[in-house]
Amino acid sequence: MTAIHTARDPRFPALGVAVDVVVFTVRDGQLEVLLTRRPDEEPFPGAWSLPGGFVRPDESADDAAARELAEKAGVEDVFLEQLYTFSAPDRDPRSRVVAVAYYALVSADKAALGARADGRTRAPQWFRVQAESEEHAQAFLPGQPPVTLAFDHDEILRTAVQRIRGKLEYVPIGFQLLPPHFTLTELQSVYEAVLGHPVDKRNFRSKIQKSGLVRESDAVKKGPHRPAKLFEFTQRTF
Amino acid sequence: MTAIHTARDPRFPALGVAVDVVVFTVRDGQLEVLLTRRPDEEPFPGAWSLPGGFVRPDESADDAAARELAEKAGVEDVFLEQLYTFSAPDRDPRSRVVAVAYYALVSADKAALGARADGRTRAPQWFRVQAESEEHAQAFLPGQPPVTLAFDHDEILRTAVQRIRGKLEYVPIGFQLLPPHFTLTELQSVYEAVLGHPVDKRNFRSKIQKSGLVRESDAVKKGPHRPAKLFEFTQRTF
DNA sequence: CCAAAAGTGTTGCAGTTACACCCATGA
DNA sequence: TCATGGGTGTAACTGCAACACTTTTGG
Repeated sequence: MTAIHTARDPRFPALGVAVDVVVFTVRDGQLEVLLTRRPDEEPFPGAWSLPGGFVRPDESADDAAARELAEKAGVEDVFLEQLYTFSAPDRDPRSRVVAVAYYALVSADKAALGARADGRTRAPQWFRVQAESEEHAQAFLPGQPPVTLAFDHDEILRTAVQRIRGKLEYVPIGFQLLPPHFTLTELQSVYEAVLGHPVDKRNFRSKIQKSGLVRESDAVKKGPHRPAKLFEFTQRTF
Repeated sequence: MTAIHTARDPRFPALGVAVDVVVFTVRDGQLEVLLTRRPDEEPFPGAWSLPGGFVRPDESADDAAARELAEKAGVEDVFLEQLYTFSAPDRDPRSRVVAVAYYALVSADKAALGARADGRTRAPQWFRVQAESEEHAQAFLPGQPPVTLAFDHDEILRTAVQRIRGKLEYVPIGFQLLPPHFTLTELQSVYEAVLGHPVDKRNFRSKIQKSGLVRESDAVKKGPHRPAKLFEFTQRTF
Protein backbone atom coordinates (compact mmCIF):
# COMPACT_ATOMS: atom_id res chain seq x y z
CA MET A 1 0.00 0.00 0.00
CA THR A 2 2.94 2.34 0.51
CA ALA A 3 4.22 1.85 -3.01
CA ILE A 4 1.46 3.94 -4.43
CA HIS A 5 2.53 6.94 -2.41
CA THR A 6 5.95 7.21 -3.99
CA ALA A 7 6.81 10.33 -5.95
CA ARG A 8 5.45 10.26 -9.48
CA ASP A 9 4.08 12.20 -12.36
CA PRO A 10 1.49 14.51 -10.80
CA ARG A 11 -0.91 13.91 -13.67
CA PHE A 12 -1.14 10.30 -12.57
CA PRO A 13 -2.12 10.33 -8.92
CA ALA A 14 -2.29 7.03 -7.12
CA LEU A 15 -5.42 5.78 -8.67
CA GLY A 16 -6.55 2.50 -10.11
CA VAL A 17 -9.07 1.70 -12.80
CA ALA A 18 -11.13 -1.43 -12.41
CA VAL A 19 -14.04 -2.99 -14.24
CA ASP A 20 -17.03 -4.57 -12.54
CA VAL A 21 -19.41 -6.69 -14.54
CA VAL A 22 -23.08 -7.27 -13.79
CA VAL A 23 -23.70 -10.62 -15.44
CA PHE A 24 -27.38 -11.35 -15.91
CA THR A 25 -29.14 -14.50 -16.92
CA VAL A 26 -32.74 -15.68 -16.79
CA ARG A 27 -33.41 -19.11 -15.44
CA ASP A 28 -36.83 -20.56 -14.66
CA GLY A 29 -38.44 -17.22 -15.29
CA GLN A 30 -36.21 -15.46 -12.78
CA LEU A 31 -33.64 -12.77 -13.41
CA GLU A 32 -30.32 -13.80 -11.87
CA VAL A 33 -26.97 -12.11 -11.33
CA LEU A 34 -23.55 -13.65 -10.87
CA LEU A 35 -21.72 -12.77 -7.65
CA THR A 36 -18.30 -13.64 -6.34
CA ARG A 37 -17.26 -13.92 -2.76
CA ARG A 38 -14.54 -11.63 -1.51
CA PRO A 39 -11.51 -13.05 0.28
CA ASP A 40 -11.48 -13.00 4.07
CA GLU A 41 -9.52 -9.77 4.17
CA GLU A 42 -10.42 -6.15 4.53
CA PRO A 43 -12.31 -4.53 3.08
CA PHE A 44 -15.64 -6.35 3.12
CA PRO A 45 -14.16 -9.73 4.14
CA GLY A 46 -16.24 -12.59 2.83
CA ALA A 47 -18.86 -10.30 1.34
CA TRP A 48 -20.53 -10.96 -2.00
CA SER A 49 -19.52 -8.63 -4.79
CA LEU A 50 -19.74 -8.23 -8.54
CA PRO A 51 -17.02 -9.98 -10.50
CA GLY A 52 -14.36 -7.51 -11.52
CA GLY A 53 -10.72 -6.60 -11.50
CA PHE A 54 -8.16 -4.07 -12.52
CA VAL A 55 -7.68 -2.93 -16.09
CA ARG A 56 -4.27 -4.03 -17.33
CA PRO A 57 -1.86 -1.58 -18.93
CA ASP A 58 -2.31 -2.95 -22.43
CA GLU A 59 -6.04 -3.50 -22.58
CA SER A 60 -9.10 -1.30 -22.86
CA ALA A 61 -11.84 -1.41 -20.25
CA ASP A 62 -13.96 -3.30 -22.78
CA ASP A 63 -11.22 -5.91 -23.08
CA ALA A 64 -10.87 -6.12 -19.33
CA ALA A 65 -14.60 -6.65 -18.90
CA ALA A 66 -14.60 -9.41 -21.53
CA ARG A 67 -11.63 -11.00 -19.81
CA GLU A 68 -13.30 -10.91 -16.42
CA LEU A 69 -16.40 -12.40 -17.94
CA ALA A 70 -14.39 -15.25 -19.43
CA GLU A 71 -12.43 -15.84 -16.21
CA LYS A 72 -15.24 -15.56 -13.69
CA ALA A 73 -18.28 -16.67 -15.66
CA GLY A 74 -16.56 -18.87 -18.22
CA VAL A 75 -18.44 -17.32 -21.13
CA GLU A 76 -17.28 -15.58 -24.28
CA ASP A 77 -18.98 -13.84 -27.17
CA VAL A 78 -21.92 -12.62 -25.17
CA PHE A 79 -23.69 -9.29 -25.10
CA LEU A 80 -21.51 -6.93 -23.07
CA GLU A 81 -22.04 -3.20 -22.82
CA GLN A 82 -20.68 -0.39 -20.74
CA LEU A 83 -23.05 0.72 -17.99
CA TYR A 84 -21.61 3.65 -16.08
CA THR A 85 -18.42 4.75 -14.38
CA PHE A 86 -18.43 5.00 -10.60
CA SER A 87 -15.80 7.26 -9.16
CA ALA A 88 -16.61 8.45 -5.66
CA PRO A 89 -13.21 8.99 -3.99
CA ASP A 90 -14.10 6.78 -1.04
CA ARG A 91 -15.88 3.99 -2.87
CA ASP A 92 -12.94 1.71 -2.07
CA PRO A 93 -11.79 2.34 1.50
CA ARG A 94 -8.25 1.15 0.80
CA SER A 95 -7.31 3.46 -2.00
CA ARG A 96 -8.60 5.36 -4.95
CA VAL A 97 -10.24 3.08 -7.51
CA VAL A 98 -12.45 4.21 -10.35
CA ALA A 99 -14.79 1.46 -11.55
CA VAL A 100 -16.04 1.23 -15.10
CA ALA A 101 -19.13 -0.94 -14.77
CA TYR A 102 -20.44 -3.21 -17.50
CA TYR A 103 -23.45 -5.44 -17.84
CA ALA A 104 -23.61 -8.72 -19.70
CA LEU A 105 -26.50 -10.87 -20.85
CA VAL A 106 -25.92 -14.60 -20.88
CA SER A 107 -28.35 -17.28 -21.95
CA ALA A 108 -29.18 -19.88 -19.34
CA ASP A 109 -27.53 -22.67 -21.34
CA LYS A 110 -24.22 -20.80 -21.46
CA ALA A 111 -24.54 -19.69 -17.87
CA ALA A 112 -24.55 -23.29 -16.71
CA LEU A 113 -21.05 -23.79 -18.07
CA GLY A 114 -19.64 -20.84 -16.20
CA ALA A 115 -19.18 -19.79 -12.62
CA ARG A 116 -15.74 -21.20 -11.98
CA ALA A 117 -13.61 -20.62 -8.94
CA ASP A 118 -10.08 -19.27 -8.90
CA GLY A 119 -7.49 -19.31 -6.13
CA ARG A 120 -8.47 -16.20 -4.17
CA THR A 121 -12.17 -16.05 -4.68
CA ARG A 122 -14.45 -19.00 -4.13
CA ALA A 123 -16.77 -20.23 -6.86
CA PRO A 124 -19.03 -17.49 -8.18
CA GLN A 125 -22.70 -18.12 -7.60
CA TRP A 126 -25.97 -17.12 -9.24
CA PHE A 127 -28.31 -15.02 -7.13
CA ARG A 128 -31.87 -14.07 -7.90
CA VAL A 129 -32.64 -10.41 -8.39
CA GLN A 130 -35.53 -8.86 -6.58
CA ALA A 131 -36.53 -5.49 -7.97
CA GLU A 132 -40.13 -4.59 -7.31
CA SER A 133 -39.66 -0.83 -7.66
CA GLU A 134 -37.34 1.08 -9.93
CA GLU A 135 -35.28 2.32 -7.01
CA HIS A 136 -34.45 -0.98 -5.42
CA ALA A 137 -32.71 -4.10 -6.61
CA GLN A 138 -31.32 -6.74 -4.34
CA ALA A 139 -29.66 -10.08 -4.80
CA PHE A 140 -30.81 -13.04 -2.75
CA LEU A 141 -30.79 -16.81 -2.63
CA PRO A 142 -34.16 -18.59 -2.47
CA GLY A 143 -35.36 -18.79 1.11
CA GLN A 144 -32.76 -16.34 2.37
CA PRO A 145 -32.77 -12.62 3.05
CA PRO A 146 -31.19 -10.31 0.46
CA VAL A 147 -27.43 -9.89 0.66
CA THR A 148 -25.61 -6.58 1.01
CA LEU A 149 -22.89 -6.31 -1.58
CA ALA A 150 -19.38 -4.98 -1.06
CA PHE A 151 -18.31 -1.47 -2.08
CA ASP A 152 -20.99 0.39 -4.04
CA HIS A 153 -22.02 -2.77 -5.84
CA ASP A 154 -25.61 -2.56 -4.68
CA GLU A 155 -25.84 0.75 -6.48
CA ILE A 156 -24.20 -0.70 -9.57
CA LEU A 157 -26.64 -3.60 -9.58
CA ARG A 158 -29.57 -1.22 -9.24
CA THR A 159 -28.29 0.91 -12.10
CA ALA A 160 -27.86 -2.18 -14.26
CA VAL A 161 -31.40 -3.40 -13.61
CA GLN A 162 -32.79 -0.01 -14.51
CA ARG A 163 -30.74 -0.01 -17.68
CA ILE A 164 -31.83 -3.39 -19.01
CA ARG A 165 -35.45 -2.63 -18.22
CA GLY A 166 -35.30 0.60 -20.11
CA LYS A 167 -33.37 -0.90 -22.96
CA LEU A 168 -35.60 -3.93 -23.35
CA GLU A 169 -38.44 -1.64 -24.38
CA TYR A 170 -36.81 -0.49 -27.57
CA VAL A 171 -33.81 -2.72 -28.28
CA PRO A 172 -34.20 -6.46 -28.82
CA ILE A 173 -31.82 -7.52 -26.06
CA GLY A 174 -34.19 -10.22 -24.84
CA PHE A 175 -32.76 -12.55 -27.47
CA GLN A 176 -29.36 -12.39 -25.85
CA LEU A 177 -30.76 -14.31 -22.92
CA LEU A 178 -31.95 -17.31 -24.89
CA PRO A 179 -30.35 -20.20 -26.76
CA PRO A 180 -30.48 -20.15 -30.58
CA HIS A 181 -33.85 -21.92 -30.65
CA PHE A 182 -36.62 -20.99 -28.29
CA THR A 183 -40.38 -20.91 -28.01
CA LEU A 184 -42.34 -17.68 -27.86
CA THR A 185 -43.41 -18.58 -24.35
CA GLU A 186 -39.77 -18.79 -23.33
CA LEU A 187 -39.10 -15.41 -24.89
CA GLN A 188 -42.08 -13.95 -23.10
CA SER A 189 -40.83 -15.42 -19.84
CA VAL A 190 -37.50 -13.61 -20.34
CA TYR A 191 -39.29 -10.33 -20.86
CA GLU A 192 -41.36 -10.85 -17.76
CA ALA A 193 -38.31 -11.76 -15.69
CA VAL A 194 -36.42 -8.65 -16.76
CA LEU A 195 -39.34 -6.26 -16.50
CA GLY A 196 -40.54 -7.76 -13.24
CA HIS A 197 -44.18 -7.89 -14.28
CA PRO A 198 -46.38 -10.12 -16.48
CA VAL A 199 -47.13 -9.18 -20.07
CA ASP A 200 -50.13 -10.04 -22.20
CA LYS A 201 -49.59 -13.19 -24.24
CA ARG A 202 -51.50 -12.23 -27.37
CA ASN A 203 -50.10 -8.71 -27.56
CA PHE A 204 -46.61 -9.99 -26.94
CA ARG A 205 -46.79 -12.65 -29.64
CA SER A 206 -48.24 -10.37 -32.25
CA LYS A 207 -45.70 -7.66 -31.54
CA ILE A 208 -42.77 -10.06 -31.75
CA GLN A 209 -44.02 -11.69 -34.92
CA LYS A 210 -44.68 -8.34 -36.58
CA SER A 211 -41.19 -7.11 -35.64
CA GLY A 212 -39.52 -9.49 -38.06
CA LEU A 213 -36.82 -10.26 -35.50
CA VAL A 214 -37.71 -13.93 -35.25
CA ARG A 215 -38.22 -16.62 -37.83
CA GLU A 216 -40.17 -19.80 -37.28
CA SER A 217 -38.02 -22.90 -37.54
CA ASP A 218 -39.41 -26.25 -38.46
CA ALA A 219 -38.53 -27.85 -35.16
CA VAL A 220 -40.85 -28.11 -32.19
CA LYS A 221 -40.34 -28.46 -28.49
CA LYS A 222 -42.19 -31.45 -27.05
CA GLY A 223 -43.58 -31.98 -23.61
CA PRO A 224 -46.54 -33.49 -21.82
CA HIS A 225 -48.81 -31.11 -23.71
CA ARG A 226 -49.18 -29.48 -27.09
CA PRO A 227 -45.76 -29.05 -28.77
CA ALA A 228 -44.50 -25.49 -29.19
CA LYS A 229 -42.95 -24.15 -32.36
CA LEU A 230 -39.30 -23.26 -32.01
CA PHE A 231 -38.14 -19.86 -33.29
CA GLU A 232 -34.74 -18.40 -34.06
CA PHE A 233 -33.39 -14.86 -34.40
CA THR A 234 -33.22 -13.48 -37.87
CA GLN A 235 -29.99 -11.71 -36.91
CA ARG A 236 -27.53 -12.52 -34.21
CA THR A 237 -26.30 -8.98 -33.59
CA PHE A 238 -27.89 -5.55 -33.40
CA MET B 1 7.38 10.56 -18.58
CA THR B 2 9.82 8.25 -16.79
CA ALA B 3 8.32 8.87 -13.39
CA ILE B 4 5.32 6.80 -14.22
CA HIS B 5 7.45 3.75 -14.80
CA THR B 6 8.84 3.57 -11.28
CA ALA B 7 8.14 0.48 -9.21
CA ARG B 8 4.69 0.56 -7.67
CA ASP B 9 1.71 -1.40 -6.54
CA PRO B 10 0.92 -3.68 -9.49
CA ARG B 11 -2.79 -3.07 -9.11
CA PHE B 12 -2.16 0.55 -10.02
CA PRO B 13 -0.35 0.54 -13.33
CA ALA B 14 0.80 3.87 -14.73
CA LEU B 15 -2.55 5.14 -15.78
CA GLY B 16 -4.35 8.43 -15.57
CA VAL B 17 -8.03 9.20 -15.37
CA ALA B 18 -9.27 12.32 -17.09
CA VAL B 19 -12.62 13.87 -17.79
CA ASP B 20 -13.61 15.43 -21.10
CA VAL B 21 -16.72 17.56 -21.33
CA VAL B 22 -18.83 18.10 -24.41
CA VAL B 23 -20.42 21.46 -23.68
CA PHE B 24 -23.40 22.17 -25.90
CA THR B 25 -25.37 25.31 -26.44
CA VAL B 26 -27.88 26.46 -29.03
CA ARG B 27 -27.44 29.90 -30.50
CA ASP B 28 -29.35 31.30 -33.48
CA GLY B 29 -30.96 27.96 -34.10
CA GLN B 30 -27.61 26.19 -34.34
CA LEU B 31 -26.18 23.53 -32.06
CA GLU B 32 -22.74 24.58 -30.87
CA VAL B 33 -19.95 22.91 -28.92
CA LEU B 34 -17.16 24.47 -26.89
CA LEU B 35 -13.61 23.59 -27.94
CA THR B 36 -10.23 24.50 -26.51
CA ARG B 37 -7.01 24.75 -28.37
CA ARG B 38 -4.16 22.48 -27.35
CA PRO B 39 -0.76 23.93 -26.54
CA ASP B 40 1.91 23.86 -29.26
CA GLU B 41 3.40 20.65 -27.95
CA GLU B 42 3.00 17.01 -28.82
CA PRO B 43 0.64 15.38 -29.09
CA PHE B 44 -1.74 17.20 -31.41
CA PRO B 45 0.01 20.58 -31.15
CA GLY B 46 -2.40 23.44 -31.67
CA ALA B 47 -5.31 21.12 -32.42
CA TRP B 48 -8.81 21.77 -31.17
CA SER B 49 -10.04 19.47 -28.44
CA LEU B 50 -12.78 19.07 -25.89
CA PRO B 51 -12.19 20.84 -22.60
CA GLY B 52 -10.98 18.39 -20.01
CA GLY B 53 -8.36 17.49 -17.50
CA PHE B 54 -7.20 14.96 -14.97
CA VAL B 55 -9.31 13.84 -12.07
CA ARG B 56 -7.74 14.94 -8.82
CA PRO B 57 -7.09 12.51 -6.00
CA ASP B 58 -9.83 13.85 -3.77
CA GLU B 59 -12.63 14.39 -6.26
CA SER B 60 -15.04 12.20 -8.17
CA ALA B 61 -15.20 12.29 -11.95
CA ASP B 62 -18.47 14.19 -11.61
CA ASP B 63 -16.73 16.80 -9.50
CA ALA B 64 -13.86 17.01 -11.95
CA ALA B 65 -16.25 17.53 -14.85
CA ALA B 66 -18.08 20.29 -12.98
CA ARG B 67 -14.75 21.90 -12.15
CA GLU B 68 -13.60 21.78 -15.77
CA LEU B 69 -16.89 23.28 -16.81
CA ALA B 70 -16.47 26.13 -14.37
CA GLU B 71 -12.84 26.73 -15.32
CA LYS B 72 -13.11 26.44 -19.08
CA ALA B 73 -16.66 27.55 -19.81
CA GLY B 74 -17.19 29.75 -16.79
CA VAL B 75 -20.57 28.20 -15.98
CA GLU B 76 -21.91 26.47 -12.90
CA ASP B 77 -25.15 24.75 -11.99
CA VAL B 78 -25.88 23.51 -15.48
CA PHE B 79 -27.09 20.18 -16.73
CA LEU B 80 -24.12 17.81 -16.65
CA GLU B 81 -24.33 14.08 -17.17
CA GLN B 82 -21.91 11.25 -17.71
CA LEU B 83 -21.72 10.12 -21.32
CA TYR B 84 -19.34 7.19 -21.71
CA THR B 85 -15.86 6.10 -20.71
CA PHE B 86 -13.25 5.86 -23.45
CA SER B 87 -10.35 3.61 -22.65
CA ALA B 88 -8.49 2.42 -25.73
CA PRO B 89 -4.89 1.89 -24.58
CA ASP B 90 -3.49 4.10 -27.33
CA ARG B 91 -6.05 6.89 -27.24
CA ASP B 92 -3.38 9.17 -25.80
CA PRO B 93 -0.06 8.54 -27.56
CA ARG B 94 1.98 9.77 -24.61
CA SER B 95 0.73 7.46 -21.92
CA ARG B 96 -2.25 5.53 -20.72
CA VAL B 97 -5.21 7.81 -19.99
CA VAL B 98 -8.77 6.68 -19.48
CA ALA B 99 -11.29 9.41 -20.24
CA VAL B 100 -14.65 9.63 -18.55
CA ALA B 101 -16.65 11.79 -20.94
CA TYR B 102 -19.50 14.08 -19.88
CA TYR B 103 -21.90 16.28 -21.74
CA ALA B 104 -23.31 19.57 -20.54
CA LEU B 105 -26.18 21.72 -21.74
CA VAL B 106 -25.79 25.46 -21.33
CA SER B 107 -28.28 28.14 -22.28
CA ALA B 108 -27.06 30.71 -24.76
CA ASP B 109 -27.25 33.52 -22.21
CA LYS B 110 -24.97 31.67 -19.79
CA ALA B 111 -22.71 30.54 -22.58
CA ALA B 112 -21.91 34.13 -23.48
CA LEU B 113 -20.35 34.67 -20.06
CA GLY B 114 -18.04 31.71 -20.38
CA ALA B 115 -15.22 30.62 -22.62
CA ARG B 116 -12.30 32.04 -20.71
CA ALA B 117 -8.66 31.47 -21.39
CA ASP B 118 -6.08 30.14 -18.95
CA GLY B 119 -2.32 30.19 -19.12
CA ARG B 120 -1.66 27.10 -21.19
CA THR B 121 -4.65 26.92 -23.45
CA ARG B 122 -5.93 29.85 -25.45
CA ALA B 123 -9.49 31.08 -25.12
CA PRO B 124 -12.04 28.34 -25.73
CA GLN B 125 -14.29 28.94 -28.68
CA TRP B 126 -17.77 27.92 -29.77
CA PHE B 127 -18.00 25.80 -32.91
CA ARG B 128 -21.10 24.83 -34.80
CA VAL B 129 -21.98 21.16 -34.96
CA GLN B 130 -22.82 19.58 -38.26
CA ALA B 131 -24.49 16.21 -37.91
CA GLU B 132 -26.62 15.28 -40.86
CA SER B 133 -26.52 11.54 -40.26
CA GLU B 134 -26.42 9.65 -37.01
CA GLU B 135 -22.92 8.39 -37.65
CA HIS B 136 -21.22 11.70 -38.27
CA ALA B 137 -20.80 14.82 -36.23
CA GLN B 138 -18.23 17.48 -36.93
CA ALA B 139 -17.35 20.84 -35.49
CA PHE B 140 -16.76 23.79 -37.77
CA LEU B 141 -16.67 27.56 -37.88
CA PRO B 142 -19.00 29.31 -40.33
CA GLY B 143 -17.39 29.48 -43.75
CA GLN B 144 -14.63 27.05 -42.84
CA PRO B 145 -14.14 23.33 -43.31
CA PRO B 146 -14.81 21.03 -40.34
CA VAL B 147 -11.97 20.65 -37.86
CA THR B 148 -10.41 17.35 -36.84
CA LEU B 149 -10.23 17.11 -33.08
CA ALA B 150 -7.33 15.82 -31.00
CA PHE B 151 -7.26 12.31 -29.52
CA ASP B 152 -10.55 10.45 -29.96
CA HIS B 153 -12.55 13.59 -29.39
CA ASP B 154 -14.34 13.35 -32.72
CA GLU B 155 -15.74 10.04 -31.56
CA ILE B 156 -16.70 11.51 -28.20
CA LEU B 157 -18.47 14.39 -29.90
CA ARG B 158 -20.36 12.01 -32.15
CA THR B 159 -21.40 9.89 -29.20
CA ALA B 160 -22.59 12.99 -27.37
CA VAL B 161 -24.70 14.19 -30.29
CA GLN B 162 -26.33 10.78 -30.58
CA ARG B 163 -27.03 10.83 -26.86
CA ILE B 164 -28.73 14.20 -26.68
CA ARG B 165 -30.80 13.40 -29.75
CA GLY B 166 -32.00 10.18 -28.27
CA LYS B 167 -32.59 11.72 -24.89
CA LEU B 168 -34.47 14.73 -26.18
CA GLU B 169 -37.24 12.44 -27.38
CA TYR B 170 -38.28 11.33 -23.95
CA VAL B 171 -36.60 13.58 -21.38
CA PRO B 172 -37.24 17.32 -21.28
CA ILE B 173 -33.63 18.39 -21.63
CA GLY B 174 -34.52 21.06 -24.17
CA PHE B 175 -35.28 23.43 -21.30
CA GLN B 176 -31.70 23.27 -20.14
CA LEU B 177 -30.68 25.15 -23.25
CA LEU B 178 -32.91 28.15 -22.68
CA PRO B 179 -33.05 31.07 -20.26
CA PRO B 180 -35.79 31.07 -17.59
CA HIS B 181 -38.25 32.81 -19.88
CA PHE B 182 -38.63 31.84 -23.51
CA THR B 183 -41.15 31.72 -26.32
CA LEU B 184 -42.48 28.49 -27.74
CA THR B 185 -40.83 29.33 -31.04
CA GLU B 186 -37.48 29.56 -29.26
CA LEU B 187 -38.07 26.20 -27.62
CA GLN B 188 -38.98 24.71 -30.97
CA SER B 189 -35.83 26.15 -32.45
CA VAL B 190 -33.78 24.38 -29.78
CA TYR B 191 -35.43 21.08 -30.60
CA GLU B 192 -34.78 21.56 -34.29
CA ALA B 193 -31.15 22.48 -33.68
CA VAL B 194 -30.53 19.41 -31.55
CA LEU B 195 -32.44 16.99 -33.72
CA GLY B 196 -31.07 18.43 -36.92
CA HIS B 197 -34.42 18.55 -38.69
CA PRO B 198 -37.53 20.76 -38.65
CA VAL B 199 -40.57 19.86 -36.58
CA ASP B 200 -44.22 20.75 -37.13
CA LYS B 201 -45.22 23.92 -35.32
CA ARG B 202 -48.78 22.99 -34.38
CA ASN B 203 -47.92 19.50 -33.21
CA PHE B 204 -44.96 20.77 -31.25
CA ARG B 205 -46.92 23.44 -29.47
CA SER B 206 -49.82 21.19 -28.55
CA LYS B 207 -47.49 18.48 -27.27
CA ILE B 208 -45.49 20.91 -25.13
CA GLN B 209 -48.59 22.55 -23.72
CA LYS B 210 -50.21 19.23 -22.92
CA SER B 211 -47.06 18.02 -21.18
CA GLY B 212 -47.49 20.42 -18.28
CA LEU B 213 -43.78 21.19 -18.28
CA VAL B 214 -44.24 24.84 -19.12
CA ARG B 215 -46.39 27.55 -17.65
CA GLU B 216 -47.43 30.71 -19.42
CA SER B 217 -46.02 33.82 -17.80
CA ASP B 218 -47.67 37.20 -18.10
CA ALA B 219 -44.74 38.74 -19.94
CA VAL B 220 -44.36 38.95 -23.68
CA LYS B 221 -41.44 39.28 -26.00
CA LYS B 222 -41.75 42.24 -28.37
CA GLY B 223 -40.41 42.69 -31.87
CA PRO B 224 -41.36 44.17 -35.21
CA HIS B 225 -44.33 41.82 -35.34
CA ARG B 226 -46.91 40.23 -33.12
CA PRO B 227 -45.56 39.85 -29.54
CA ALA B 228 -44.94 36.29 -28.35
CA LYS B 229 -46.01 34.95 -24.97
CA LEU B 230 -43.12 34.09 -22.68
CA PHE B 231 -43.19 30.75 -20.92
CA GLU B 232 -41.26 29.32 -18.00
CA PHE B 233 -40.53 25.80 -16.78
CA THR B 234 -42.82 24.47 -14.11
CA GLN B 235 -39.83 22.70 -12.55
CA ARG B 236 -36.18 23.48 -12.78
CA THR B 237 -34.90 19.94 -12.31
CA PHE B 238 -35.94 16.53 -13.55
C1' DC C 1 -60.77 -37.84 -20.71
C1' DC C 2 -58.00 -34.89 -18.20
C1' DA C 3 -54.19 -31.77 -17.34
C1' DA C 4 -51.10 -28.60 -19.30
C1' DA C 5 -49.41 -25.41 -22.20
C1' DA C 6 -49.95 -23.55 -27.19
C1' DG C 7 -52.14 -20.78 -30.05
C1' DT C 8 -55.33 -17.20 -31.96
C1' DG C 9 -58.54 -11.68 -33.24
C1' DT C 10 -61.14 -7.85 -32.29
C1' DT C 11 -62.31 -3.57 -30.33
C1' DG C 12 -61.54 0.91 -28.16
C1' DC C 13 -58.46 4.47 -27.02
C1' DA C 14 -54.63 7.41 -27.22
C1' DG C 15 -51.02 9.44 -29.38
C1' DT C 16 -48.87 11.00 -33.73
C1' DT C 17 -48.84 12.98 -38.22
C1' DA C 18 -50.14 15.92 -41.92
C1' DC C 19 -51.83 20.06 -43.18
C1' DA C 20 -53.31 26.07 -44.13
C1' DC C 21 -54.95 30.09 -42.66
C1' DC C 22 -55.88 34.30 -39.75
C1' DC C 23 -53.83 37.52 -36.07
C1' DA C 24 -51.25 41.25 -33.85
C1' DT C 25 -47.74 44.33 -34.09
C1' DG C 26 -44.16 47.90 -35.64
C1' DA C 27 -42.34 50.20 -39.37
C1' DT D 1 -50.74 48.60 -45.78
C1' DC D 2 -47.24 45.59 -45.56
C1' DA D 3 -43.86 42.49 -43.70
C1' DT D 4 -42.94 39.48 -39.96
C1' DG D 5 -43.42 36.05 -36.99
C1' DG D 6 -47.38 34.35 -33.55
C1' DG D 7 -50.96 31.53 -32.98
C1' DT D 8 -54.68 27.97 -33.76
C1' DG D 9 -57.94 22.78 -34.99
C1' DT D 10 -59.24 18.66 -37.31
C1' DA D 11 -59.16 14.31 -39.64
C1' DA D 12 -56.74 9.99 -40.80
C1' DC D 13 -53.82 6.70 -39.15
C1' DT D 14 -51.02 3.80 -36.18
C1' DG D 15 -49.68 1.54 -32.13
C1' DC D 16 -51.03 -0.28 -27.67
C1' DA D 17 -53.98 -2.37 -24.12
C1' DA D 18 -57.65 -5.20 -22.69
C1' DC D 19 -59.83 -9.32 -23.09
C1' DA D 20 -61.39 -15.60 -23.34
C1' DC D 21 -61.70 -19.46 -25.60
C1' DT D 22 -60.18 -23.47 -28.65
C1' DT D 23 -56.36 -26.71 -29.91
C1' DT D 24 -52.98 -30.24 -29.40
C1' DT D 25 -50.54 -33.37 -27.08
C1' DG D 26 -48.97 -37.04 -23.36
C1' DG D 27 -50.27 -39.50 -19.52
